[in-house]
Amino acid sequence: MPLQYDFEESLGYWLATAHQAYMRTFQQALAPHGITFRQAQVLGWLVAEGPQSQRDLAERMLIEPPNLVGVLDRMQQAGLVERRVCPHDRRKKLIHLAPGARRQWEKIAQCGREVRSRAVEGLEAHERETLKALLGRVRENLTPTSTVPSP
Amino acid sequence: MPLQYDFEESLGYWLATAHQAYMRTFQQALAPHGITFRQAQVLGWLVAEGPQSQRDLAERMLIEPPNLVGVLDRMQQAGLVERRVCPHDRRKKLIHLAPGARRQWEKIAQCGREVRSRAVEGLEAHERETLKALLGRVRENLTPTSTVPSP
DNA sequence: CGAATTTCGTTACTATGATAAGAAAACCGC
DNA sequence: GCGGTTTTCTTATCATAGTAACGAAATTCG
Repeated sequence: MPLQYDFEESLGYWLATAHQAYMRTFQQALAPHGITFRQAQVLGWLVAEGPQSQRDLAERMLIEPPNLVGVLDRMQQAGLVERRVCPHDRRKKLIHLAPGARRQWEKIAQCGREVRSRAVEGLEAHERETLKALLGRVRENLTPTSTVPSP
Repeated sequence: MPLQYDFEESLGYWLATAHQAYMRTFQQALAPHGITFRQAQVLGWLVAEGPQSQRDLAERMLIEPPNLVGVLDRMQQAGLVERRVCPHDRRKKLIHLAPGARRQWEKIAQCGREVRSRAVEGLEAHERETLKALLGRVRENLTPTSTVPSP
């Protein structure tokens, strides 16, 4: 039977199940606060890096710009962010944190820390580092390293 | 600034980026064959485990049953699977591979093997095993281990 | 300077995702 | 056996995802 595919042997299987467990846990922790994962991620990047364009935000979130439009629409509606036209480049709209956002962010960050510490429970410090390093190498292997040949 | 959250330190960040890279690569490999990841996954489980109910299939795919309805609708339309009422339990509909599916599956499995081997390029065998083991432990930590107390 | 090109946000369309609710069939206890 | 409960698939609604295409603004370049 050459059609067989050994799921359990494939790295993809372990990556997918671990990631799925992590995301489900995080989203369920977020839900009581009436916020979704993507909304939390927007707030996180704005807190970390300050106001920025939708293009930059989408790039950091690893999604395509069109996906951000709806997320920001809902967040703006909820009073979490503001869209302000960039003074230097009127094509861009800089996303700013709205007054209500910082209070929400502290709760979100708390959820994130709880999920993370639960995820690495029982892992030695060196094991955590190994895991992150190996994941980094996998990502490197799969990331098209700017196939632009230097001229 | 107590609001900061160290993304790069969080396991979630590395898990998300590695998984995202893996999935994007796989989906782009699948795209030329006119098939999506979820469709490939359905075929894979049917090949591996034989005809089964939508509930079982959804559980294996780690999604909720309603999500499977649309996926199967499109696959049935494309002649990849069939829905047959279970003879023993008329609530269930067993999903079978349709004639055209096995030919498609070989191409999909080939894509899967290519992406996998590219993902683990440069990793020693023991590193691959370590990675899978650590991912397994993370998943275990986050999986609510059937909170049913044995009576 | 002015036309061609590029960039940015948005819209349109399709495919997943999650939860809630509904209809039909099977199960279960008394 | 019969009524309440559970299971299975489905529908409805909302929130992401991806690609393609479009208008407006900025940049490039002849």
